[in-house]
Amino acid sequence: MEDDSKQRLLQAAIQLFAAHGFESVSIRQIAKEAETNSAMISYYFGSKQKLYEAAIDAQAAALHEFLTPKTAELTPQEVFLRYAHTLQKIHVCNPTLLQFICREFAAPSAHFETFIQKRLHQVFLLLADALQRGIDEGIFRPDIEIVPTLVLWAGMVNFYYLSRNLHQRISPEAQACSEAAYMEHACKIFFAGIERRPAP
Amino acid sequence: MEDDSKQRLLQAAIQLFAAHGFESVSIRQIAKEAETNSAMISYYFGSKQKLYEAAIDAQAAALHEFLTPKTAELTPQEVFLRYAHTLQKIHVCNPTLLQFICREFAAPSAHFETFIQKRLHQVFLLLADALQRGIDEGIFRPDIEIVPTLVLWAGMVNFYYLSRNLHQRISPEAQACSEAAYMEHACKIFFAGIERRPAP
DNA sequence: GTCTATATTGCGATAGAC
DNA sequence: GTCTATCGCAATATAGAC
Repeated sequence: MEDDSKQRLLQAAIQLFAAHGFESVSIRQIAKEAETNSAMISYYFGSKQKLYEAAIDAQAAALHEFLTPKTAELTPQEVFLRYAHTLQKIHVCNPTLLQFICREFAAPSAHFETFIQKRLHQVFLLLADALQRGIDEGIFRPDIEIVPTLVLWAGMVNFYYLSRNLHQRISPEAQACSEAAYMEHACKIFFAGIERRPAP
Repeated sequence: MEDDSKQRLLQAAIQLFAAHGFESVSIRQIAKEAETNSAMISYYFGSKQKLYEAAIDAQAAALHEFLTPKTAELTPQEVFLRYAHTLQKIHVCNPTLLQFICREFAAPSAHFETFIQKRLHQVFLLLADALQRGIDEGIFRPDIEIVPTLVLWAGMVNFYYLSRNLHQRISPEAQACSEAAYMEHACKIFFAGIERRPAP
């Protein structure tokens, strides 16, 4: 066994905290799920709170590999497409991440602040640069503003995942819309919305 | 005083549940905030759980007046503009609503299911109809699909509010983007993205 | 490293005085 | 209607045996 009890505890914690939130999950539940006992949480992590922070860190670490792309040689459109594609990969590899993010939207914790934030700022700069380049190069409309357009883009691609669980219940008669199909459709509309038009 | 203790308890509950979530808030905290005592929660609502449900109902009721628009005589674009404008009003009047919704996205409760869902379904039908009309009338592109386009639209307008708290922290150097300015910009891009183009 | 047993705290709910 | 006091329970954290 050794200290892979520690790993099992961390995995159980990620699972349970994501599903039910910090306060709704007891250390006994986590220990049971990890097939050990609650004393091991203090032993390995110090406290329930520290275990939660370790779970957040683990989720954030899983993001890291995705958030260091080289975009200098990409066209502006390719930067946005890359972002959409990366997001797909993140959510496939990391299905619990979204639940953490939802809770952090409701009440951001100190850990979210310091850890995720810097990375999101990097993404912001990257996309802002691509958008500006597109405008300068005459690919995108000159009358679009950077910040609102990026918020719009972030909303388009992220909201799909946020609302995914609810689609079936909000519109039972509509057949499900697959991830890839949605992203393709969204990109089509987004690019059509911001592209520069030839004067008629 | 009379039973406006009941009202004070409900208001305190909405405030605290929104800010910290159901499990993180104790009935003693709520009672203190409402300047009464925890026994009154049982007296008026039966239990903490029932008080939470009353808080959800109160939020949902605040939505109701907004969700019964007459849209038959509006153009397709006007239906979408009306939706965006309604959302603005909802969030101005109801600043805690979003936190409830975030938590429900993470882990939907039984109440959310039965209460909010029907209303969202109505909104879905309303917007789907407007979109189809726009396509049939040749205003919108014939190659857009209903469901992905509505998810995109919902993402565009709702994500602004979801992410609002984070804008400052993700991009401190960018000046804030006002609600009205964002909505106008988003609608501009959305309509440009789905409008039917004359062949060149 | 692992586990049981336990100390301590705080919870939700309620009985009963006023 | 309102409040205090308290019951019973479950929580986290930890001491100490192995």
